[in-house]
Amino acid sequence: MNCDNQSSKKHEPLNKMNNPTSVALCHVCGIEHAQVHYGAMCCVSCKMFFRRNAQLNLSNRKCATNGKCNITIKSRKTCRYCRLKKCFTIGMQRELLRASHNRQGTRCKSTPKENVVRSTITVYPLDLLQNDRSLLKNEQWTCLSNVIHLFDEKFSVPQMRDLLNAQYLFPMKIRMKMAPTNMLTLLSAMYQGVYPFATNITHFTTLPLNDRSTLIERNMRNIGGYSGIILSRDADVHSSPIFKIGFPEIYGTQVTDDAIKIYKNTDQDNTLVKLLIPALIFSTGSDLLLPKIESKCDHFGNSCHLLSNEKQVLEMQNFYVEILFKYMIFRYGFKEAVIRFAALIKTSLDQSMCSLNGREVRKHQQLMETIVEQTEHSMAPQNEIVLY
Amino acid sequence: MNCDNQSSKKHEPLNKMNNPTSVALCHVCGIEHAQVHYGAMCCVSCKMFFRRNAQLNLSNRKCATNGKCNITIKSRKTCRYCRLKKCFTIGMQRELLRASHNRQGTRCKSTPKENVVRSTITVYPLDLLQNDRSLLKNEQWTCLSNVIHLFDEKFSVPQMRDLLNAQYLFPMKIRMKMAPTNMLTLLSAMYQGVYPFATNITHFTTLPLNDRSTLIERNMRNIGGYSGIILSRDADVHSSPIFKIGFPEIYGTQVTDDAIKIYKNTDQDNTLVKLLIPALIFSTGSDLLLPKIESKCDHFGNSCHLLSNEKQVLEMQNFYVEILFKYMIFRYGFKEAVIRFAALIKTSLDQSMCSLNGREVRKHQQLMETIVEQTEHSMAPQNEIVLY
DNA sequence: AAACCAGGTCACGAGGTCAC
DNA sequence: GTGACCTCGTGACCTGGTTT
Ligand SMILES: [Zn+2]
Ligand SMILES: [Zn+2]
Ligand SMILES: [Zn+2]
Ligand SMILES: [Zn+2]
Repeated sequence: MNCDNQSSKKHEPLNKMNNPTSVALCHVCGIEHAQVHYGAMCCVSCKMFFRRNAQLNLSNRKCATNGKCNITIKSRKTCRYCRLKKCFTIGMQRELLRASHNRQGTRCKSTPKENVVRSTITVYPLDLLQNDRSLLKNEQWTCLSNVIHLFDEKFSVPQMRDLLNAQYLFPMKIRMKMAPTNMLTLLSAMYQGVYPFATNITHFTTLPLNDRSTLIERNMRNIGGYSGIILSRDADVHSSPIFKIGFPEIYGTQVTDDAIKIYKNTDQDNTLVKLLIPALIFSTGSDLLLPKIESKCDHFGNSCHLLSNEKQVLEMQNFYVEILFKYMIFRYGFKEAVIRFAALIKTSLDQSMCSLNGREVRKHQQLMETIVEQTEHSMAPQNEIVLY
Repeated sequence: MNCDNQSSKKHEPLNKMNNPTSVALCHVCGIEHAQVHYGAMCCVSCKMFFRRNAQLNLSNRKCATNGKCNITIKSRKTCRYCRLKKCFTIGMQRELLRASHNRQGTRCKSTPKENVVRSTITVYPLDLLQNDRSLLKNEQWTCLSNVIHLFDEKFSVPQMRDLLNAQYLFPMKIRMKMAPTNMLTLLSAMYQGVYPFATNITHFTTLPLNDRSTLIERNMRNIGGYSGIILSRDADVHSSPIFKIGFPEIYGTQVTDDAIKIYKNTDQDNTLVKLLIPALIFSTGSDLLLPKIESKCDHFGNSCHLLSNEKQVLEMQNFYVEILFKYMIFRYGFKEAVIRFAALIKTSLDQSMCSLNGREVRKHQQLMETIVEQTEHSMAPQNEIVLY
């Protein structure tokens, strides 16, 4: 089974990669030929960049966009601050530098985490844990890499920022009034990424149409909500009036408070959250690991779809959970990985509950109906490529 | 094989350059020691100039010659407007400025391009496509630089402007009558650049006399016509009465309409068009890439010349096409490069067809005969340097 | 032996400076 | 405002130690 997630154009065939390593993309800037450097997938230039700048104090330098630069091959030279920040975000670690003897004293706030990583490795004698190579096989690294990039592509932070900034074209009074509408637009944009994301997960495309349809229907709300957490973080949605005013107006204060709480409790390492999304897609509703979402049969008036081969779907889910967990061990050591993993699942359940509560809201229903209709439409074989 | 195209004086030997980098000329002002700055070949002073003025609004400033200043080392200080315009024309890019806060948000059209490039990379296995340095080797940059300058030297825009302006010495009525004659003079000037251009392409000079003769005969019309497109643009020939009146009178409305259409469809980046010219010189008429021009045997009454070593000529053509294409990737990214390249070849074919249609015109025949005779004469060994 | 991933190197091309 | 000359960040390519 192949694990590449092609970010290819719609008209291109889903070709299998011949050489897995050459496809892995840099998690910092997005170019090809990424390898593991300093603990994360990146290209040689980002590796060199990190080596040279890891000791830089991030709080010193300011950036023109206030830390919101989008890092691409073209823009990576313009803002060292944001590039370095992204290096750390994707999991690159100062501690893996050897030569330029990173002064142990300078590490102020990152110290506890690092100690945990190292100390836990020796405590738990799982045979490979003390290895500083990861448990992830090469194909798994590639797959991980592809998932991260697929997420970044289909749930676009720049797009989200544009939507947020659009409000400032209007005077204050109008902005207040527009907030709920704008919030719905934001949500719509988030949910609309779900299907394109899923269709680029190779495993997903191998499922029969009915199963794909069932999974999307069942998990759309949960995936959309969960990926919304990451988008909200990266685009700083929560500090915008659109969210502050719009969200409570749509969903009420209870759901809003819950959502904010979940948002804060969700693991701060976005990579983990992104890696959980594919697993959420293959959530069958009957497994224990991931939350069962009540089926939408009531919503659509037709009977529940049943998966043609539930075991197969569960295997796919396991495939992605394994990658996530191995990565977490690699990144945080066994003990912390277990704790974080449990917390991640907990917040995923909370998120599921919360979106269940929010589901009663009429406007939310309309939104979901529209999205699901669009998706259903595009999932029909002849229209499969319309929603790109 | 050496790739330098000497723009040396006729009496100088065709010496191989010992230091390739020192020969590259600034595409803006023409002085030596050019390097790549902001995406194009230029000297340090033009680099500084661009850095300081790139954010200038071109539409604000007017220039004395209405935007037609010729930029040389002497004149470059006199008109900032035209110098900056030329900077952009030769391919210098604002986006490559770092400090002077080119807003990331303002890049409206370049952002999707990047995305496109990334998504297509998996399909096209050229591994260096997303390299932010160009694929061009140093000698290739030098060669590119030399071709550009050779073109500017042998197909002189100032000369063209002088010819255009000469008409205004006469009263209106006479101008009308003179238009066809003047048009032929213009065309003659364009075609007369072909041979001097070709003889300064080093590869061309290494061919045996017979082959050179065959290639010039065969491709003269196409090269002349194609280079005429650039000259017409830079000297704004099409807005002159000489063209408006003279051209249709010589060639008829059909050919004129076609010519104007081709003129408009040809890639707006003159650099690309200039780089295509050497490839047109080595058009053997049997290759698929570039258009087959019907041999001129009917025209001259003698049998077709055959090339002594067609493979060699094709290799030379490949040499220049490679430079062109690598430059296009460097400049526009892979996907847009492919599209533009296809369009370029298309217009080249159109141009070939159009000049084939124009060939029946008697006056054109006379013109071509004169040019070819002159060229033939100057190609004879003892006269090789007469037509400079 | 091959792979992976540390560090090292140096040409390239950004920005900055200052006499003019 | 111009441009010769400077500093320095960048990244392709290399070396070398370690694991498989
Ligand atoms: Zn990178
Ligand atoms: Zn920044
Ligand atoms: Zn110059
Ligand atoms: Zn001017």
